[in-house]
Amino acid sequence: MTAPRDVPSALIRLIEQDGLEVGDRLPPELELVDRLGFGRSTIRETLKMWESMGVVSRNKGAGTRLTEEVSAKTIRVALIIRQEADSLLRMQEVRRPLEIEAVRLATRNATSDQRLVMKARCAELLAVHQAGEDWRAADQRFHNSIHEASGNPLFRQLIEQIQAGFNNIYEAPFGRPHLGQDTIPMHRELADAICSGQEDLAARLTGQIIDQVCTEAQEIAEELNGRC
Amino acid sequence: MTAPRDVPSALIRLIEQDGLEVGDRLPPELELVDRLGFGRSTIRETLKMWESMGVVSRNKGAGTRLTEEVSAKTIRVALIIRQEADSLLRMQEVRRPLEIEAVRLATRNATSDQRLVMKARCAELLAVHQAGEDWRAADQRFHNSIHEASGNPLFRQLIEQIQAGFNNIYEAPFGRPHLGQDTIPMHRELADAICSGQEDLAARLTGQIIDQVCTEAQEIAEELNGRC
DNA sequence: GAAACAATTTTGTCAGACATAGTTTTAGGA
DNA sequence: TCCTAAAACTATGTCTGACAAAATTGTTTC
Repeated sequence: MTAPRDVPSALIRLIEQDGLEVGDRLPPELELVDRLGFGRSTIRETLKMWESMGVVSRNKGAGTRLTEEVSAKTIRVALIIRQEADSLLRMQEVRRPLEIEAVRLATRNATSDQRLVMKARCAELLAVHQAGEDWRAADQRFHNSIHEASGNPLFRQLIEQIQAGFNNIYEAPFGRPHLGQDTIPMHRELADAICSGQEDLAARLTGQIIDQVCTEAQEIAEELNGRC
Repeated sequence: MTAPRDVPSALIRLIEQDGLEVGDRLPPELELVDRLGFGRSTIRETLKMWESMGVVSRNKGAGTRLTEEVSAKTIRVALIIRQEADSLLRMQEVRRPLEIEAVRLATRNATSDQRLVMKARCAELLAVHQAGEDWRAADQRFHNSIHEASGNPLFRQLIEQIQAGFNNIYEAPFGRPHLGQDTIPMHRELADAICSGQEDLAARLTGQIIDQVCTEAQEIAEELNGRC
């Protein structure tokens, strides 16, 4: 079995070989040319691709740094999303089944440690919300703990990265970042349901939470359509 | 307001200006160099990036074709997914809720035209399978028609690209590419259920199909674990 | 009309050069 | 000694030119 001769594979081998970790600097392009045996522009095409995927960050004069773990067992998936008034809604449509499935798996598979973490995160979220502060980070941490407990890292990665992509874009356009304001109190019930093993109830609550977000997203979409 | 001077924006403007649609060929790289005023390697970096995102497909000698609609309002997001030991199974875990939700939406929202397309694709799939030929492409076309009918392009994009990522890795290692051999006959029932509006039945059938794939994936995972 | 061959087109890759933005080193002065 | 400013260096960004290789297109021949 011979190693495939293409730039991404060669780069990954070099990274593993040199033991490069997230935050480390990659060798400069000219050194990569020497060590990998490819032309500079060919190597650059891969590096640029990785940059667009958030695997590395590049700065003129400064160099290229690893920002995500890569290995031979890393899959890089790219998708394009049309930015329309209703794309926020569409994204929730996709998020709903993923979140529900993650909650079901978490209810079924969570260890007792993970149940404690979820309860703690939920308590933090409620406290922050009660205090009237920005609860988005706490909300994300709570949901992360659920995805973690599902036992399948793909859920967290998918949901997180889809959401991150949208946040980058919708930060400026809408002045309404706090989608799902009214759903916070429901999170207590959700946490209880998960921890007590009530799978169907937990799934139903998750659906309700996202329904509420959808309703708000729809209002925004209608506002935007009316404005055009 | 001046137009931003970067390759992606310029390319999108050119595509809109020329009225290029999905399936059309882009001008050759050297013509793009003339018309856009960038160097060839710079333009290639963007085209390569778009290729990795599934926006265009490129073939030596043949040219570059549009495979996804692009416009100034298109967002391109990249995901990274770490591949774990039993990732084939994990991937099915993620695919299941997405497929089921897409089927539900399709059952609810499909136009009569889309129902006809789904029936036709299903018939093609059954015919190919009956003939004992490679049915994977036909299978994908059938599922694509379902995702299309869901009215939310994110489903198709997510499922398709996740699967593509896995195919790249699992092509060689296993000599067993035909996952879900026995599920093909069930597809006829699924198509009927969708077209006749039986949402719950369609969802149940989809779940069964993926369960079957999961079972086979688990067998493979155990084989692999046993071997190590 | 069909098959085989030749010419053209188009992407893939490499090499070299210069520009530009950070980073590091050095020199100078309080 | 310590801080600042300039110089030198490093690394990415971009452009040009050249050739290779694959696919398509056109031409010839039977």
